[in-house]
Amino acid sequence: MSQEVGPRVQRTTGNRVTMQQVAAEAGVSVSTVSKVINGRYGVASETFEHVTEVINRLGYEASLVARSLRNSRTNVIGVLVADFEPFSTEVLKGAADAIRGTGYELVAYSAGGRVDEHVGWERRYLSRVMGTLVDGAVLVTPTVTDVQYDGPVVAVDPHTGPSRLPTVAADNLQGARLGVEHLLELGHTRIGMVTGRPDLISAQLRERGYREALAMAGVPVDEALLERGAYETDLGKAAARALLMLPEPPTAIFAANDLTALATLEAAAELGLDVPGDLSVVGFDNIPESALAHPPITTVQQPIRRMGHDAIAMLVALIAGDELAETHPILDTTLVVRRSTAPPRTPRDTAPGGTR
Amino acid sequence: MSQEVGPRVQRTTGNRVTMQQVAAEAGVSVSTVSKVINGRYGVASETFEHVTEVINRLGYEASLVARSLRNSRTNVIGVLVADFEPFSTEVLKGAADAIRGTGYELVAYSAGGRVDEHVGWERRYLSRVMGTLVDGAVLVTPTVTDVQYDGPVVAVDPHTGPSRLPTVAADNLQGARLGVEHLLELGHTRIGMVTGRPDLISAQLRERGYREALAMAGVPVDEALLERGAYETDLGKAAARALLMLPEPPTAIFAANDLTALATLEAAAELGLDVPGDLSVVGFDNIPESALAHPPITTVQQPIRRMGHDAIAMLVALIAGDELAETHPILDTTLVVRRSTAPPRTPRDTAPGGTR
DNA sequence: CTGTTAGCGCATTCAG
DNA sequence: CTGAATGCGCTAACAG
Repeated sequence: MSQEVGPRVQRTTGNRVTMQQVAAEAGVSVSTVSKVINGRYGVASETFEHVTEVINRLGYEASLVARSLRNSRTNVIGVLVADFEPFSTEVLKGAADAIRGTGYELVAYSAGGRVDEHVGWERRYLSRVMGTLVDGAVLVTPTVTDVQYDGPVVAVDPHTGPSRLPTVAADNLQGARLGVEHLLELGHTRIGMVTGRPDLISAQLRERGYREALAMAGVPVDEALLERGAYETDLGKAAARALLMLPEPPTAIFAANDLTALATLEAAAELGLDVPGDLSVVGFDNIPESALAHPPITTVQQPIRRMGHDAIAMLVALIAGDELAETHPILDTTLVVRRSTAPPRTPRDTAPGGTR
Repeated sequence: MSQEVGPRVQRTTGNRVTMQQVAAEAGVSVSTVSKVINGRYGVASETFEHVTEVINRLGYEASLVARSLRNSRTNVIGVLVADFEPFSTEVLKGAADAIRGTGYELVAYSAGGRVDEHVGWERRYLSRVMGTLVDGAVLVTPTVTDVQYDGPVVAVDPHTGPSRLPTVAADNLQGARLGVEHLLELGHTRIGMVTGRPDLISAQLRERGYREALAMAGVPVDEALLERGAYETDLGKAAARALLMLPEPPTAIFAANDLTALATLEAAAELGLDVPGDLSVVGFDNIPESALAHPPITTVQQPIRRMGHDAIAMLVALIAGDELAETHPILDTTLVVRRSTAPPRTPRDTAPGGTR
């Protein structure tokens, strides 16, 4: 499996230079090397320099793992994600912004996308790294937050209701209202919704926002106009298709997230419908892909990077033992109007109820 | 710093459940628990079930760190990045796509943005994690690739020349040619360039592509039309400004990367120039931000996700001990035409050399 | 000032 | 079939 390359003198683990080797090379004990590395007092300046020279020459660097095992503090913060996709990587960017200058390093750990395999990925991953590899962790979009964990942990965009765990989330209710109100203002009254996963709080709130916006505008909710998209491309497309093939199809669709909004675009295209001419579409999230669609979609923006930023700030405070000013901040959402929305062909005040 | 919360019975490190505790609870030894965890033979089925029950009840999960220290194999692959920014996170997405089904997990480790602090971040981080935490690593945009490392390591978009290390890179030369040829085809002849960091191979290649494209079109290179932007916003803006204030300014600017193309847009706006009316701009990279600019910029796309994907594929092969078919693949770049480019106001065949 | 000792959590011999 | 002993690389007491 591995050919003999060069002398394998005093090599143990692959190619790694260990403290052992540095000590041997420098003619001192490992503890002395350790002291030099960590700048502890009690080392003759002459010895210090000699050991330092050897360290540099051998290119030694302490193993994060061994150090972690020994120390309780690691100065590393973990970001646990189910997968590296648009949302979580945006959170990561925000986390990186916040970590600067704190002295912490960032480790992002992913289940490799095999999420549905075990629902409890967050708990398992937490156990794997907390207390050893990292001093604290940010959980991105966990589906369960009842992790009974004493350690410093903050959840970002949790998919379940409030819990003991500090969380950072966007205002899903307000956001959904914004999106639907935009459609109402354009003159739409027959507005369909491709809903999210019913088990997730965020999806429930978005649906509630939809209902509330309609109610406030005095538009009755037609239950036939709600189809389940489950936050997911395939189901989203089927849902949009079902809505558009209704005898009296909606003139606008509010999708629970951008992924299903994109799917709605596809469904519309396949049915020969022009967006926004025949159909207006509003999404949710504002992932980068939403701006690149044809047409670019109007969507409700979550301040994703900010969420990552704030989560790290909270976590750092938690690790420092500070009390959190706010344990469940809700960040504002905003509407980003692009080109997937326009007034309906048949405004409500003209020929209501007419077929197309 | 930490108040007494609850009973600290048999607790050692914070809240972590250790194998020790599981063993005690189950009334067996740690080695038996270990055998159960790892499915080793030599455990009575009765004992097995009992221990399994205790493990589930306590929510025990083996510490990644302790396990890493003991085993040479960890089934974890590391992606080492200088910072979590648009480029590296795209690579991460590609890596995540490739990791699915391989059985590996992904850990992204960041220097926390404090890159310039030490140029050798790649070597230091490699030493920290290789051989202990991860089985192999992908280095994203390392500035030095002469890391004499025997372990499985692949570099993505290295900023220096070819090395012993396997690398994955985009075709910077071809890409630059594509960008400049697009401008030439539109009729531009006075084409400026905001160059990159002269110490980086990628920047050198992009400049060479610029020169070659001009040469092939029979357009002499005017050295006054090259200004150093160093891949960076501030310098890029200054460079663009300098070019645009020339007595005879260029009608088009090729920027060495999207960041400086964006800066060029800003500089043009401040000078009251219309893009693409008065000035055409072409960038390089196709980071998401380039599509969101006003106007969206025409740019040379690197297949960033694909680079991440291929790097992981190579790494997995390397870890498996396979021979690599290609150690330095160069991926094709493509031109993405958006709205920052248009024919010049004064085509070359009309009144050549005339002032504006 | 330096080296010896012990142990972090875990997996693997090797005895019993 | 089970448990005691050993060590991965490192740090922190403690002795010398």
